[in-house]
Amino acid sequence: MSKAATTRLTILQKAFYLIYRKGYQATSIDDIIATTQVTKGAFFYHFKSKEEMGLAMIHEIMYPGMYASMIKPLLDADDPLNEIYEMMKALLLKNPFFEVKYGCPAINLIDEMAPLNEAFRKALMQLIVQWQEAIKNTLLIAQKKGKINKELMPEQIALFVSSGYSGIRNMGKIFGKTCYKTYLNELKKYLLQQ
Amino acid sequence: MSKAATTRLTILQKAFYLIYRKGYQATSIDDIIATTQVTKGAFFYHFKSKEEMGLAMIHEIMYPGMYASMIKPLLDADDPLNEIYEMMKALLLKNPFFEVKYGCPAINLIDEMAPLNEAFRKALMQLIVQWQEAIKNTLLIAQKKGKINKELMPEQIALFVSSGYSGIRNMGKIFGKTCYKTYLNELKKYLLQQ
DNA sequence: GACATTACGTACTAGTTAGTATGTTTTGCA
DNA sequence: TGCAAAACATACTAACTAGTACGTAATGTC
Repeated sequence: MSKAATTRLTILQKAFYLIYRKGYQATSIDDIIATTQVTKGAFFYHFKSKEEMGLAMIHEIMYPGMYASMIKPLLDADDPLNEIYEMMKALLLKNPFFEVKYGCPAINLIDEMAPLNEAFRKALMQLIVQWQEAIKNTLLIAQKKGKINKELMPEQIALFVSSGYSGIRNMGKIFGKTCYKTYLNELKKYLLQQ
Repeated sequence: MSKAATTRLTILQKAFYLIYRKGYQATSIDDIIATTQVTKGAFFYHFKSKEEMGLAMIHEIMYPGMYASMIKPLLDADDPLNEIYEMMKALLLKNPFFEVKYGCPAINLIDEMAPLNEAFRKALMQLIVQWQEAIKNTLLIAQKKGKINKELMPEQIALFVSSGYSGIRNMGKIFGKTCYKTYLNELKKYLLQQ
């Protein structure tokens, strides 16, 4: 990777780290460059504005991260309903990047920026749509295998499951990790009822 | 109400209106006073800091609002499971204050401030705990009436339902009102399965 | 109706913000 | 090796931020 590409990536990774903890608006460009070797000149050479950097961060950092931890575990599922549960369990309890008190970077950014910035809203919507599609496809497989009733609506369940994830990330911020476990218990019950 | 008390309430109501739409940190004190007749001197006479005002807003504006729309509908429930569903439906589709793109004020504030400020976190936790207690009690009634299995765990279900609400408020910000209806369909299915 | 307390109003400050102007250095390539 | 373009570095600006200093007006009480 060229030196310039490294600089760009460093900015995006540091921005992601800080925005996850402090929020997008509360993270200043000075914050981002203060803890890296990058200067303001470099920042504005690579991104013409803070917004452009934010959108690049969604596409170049968050999309790949989401694919690895939220979609890949669902592909080629032997036991579809269980794969959904295990994906959620790994996401909530095993992922070393996430910290309970800071929630989920994608959910946080939706909450803060979707109402304020249409470009952010669209980029983040695509992120969630891809996840929901993956869950839906897994459920379609479950239907084919006869693991769930053919009359159930995979898309509706995918929304229920993904929004459930969003919600428990929010609850985790006030209650801590224990509520993750309670949630997972009820999620398992819900999934096995299908 | 005395003139001073009116001033104080005006500040809190305007702050609530703006913070709901822009977030707590992004709403400046200048924003709040610019659209009222209140001056900065009055603001800092009634509140010694922005934080103190924020906490007063939680207690004096958000608590009563939460009680009216999230707890009162659950009291004296004839048909407990249905009351929970109807409360959620009214909250999502009927409440004239809420705007889909801005989500729920309480959930927004948890998302933004719980990780950053312990006093906010505690105040908001109390808010949610009270709601969960109300849901739990309704479920206990449902158990007594034989409407749900006695082996089910009301507290666990209350967490699942309340975090589901939090999550769908987040999804509404990217998908709009249609996802509320899809969510409600699945919630009804979930509740009736109990 | 004097007078103390409450309730403001105005002007300021020190720090922070995104972004810019204007330079210098590094890099790829003929 | 020369040289243009890419990739930075530094110093600035105008607007905004929470909070303060210090003044004035309203209000209740005797």
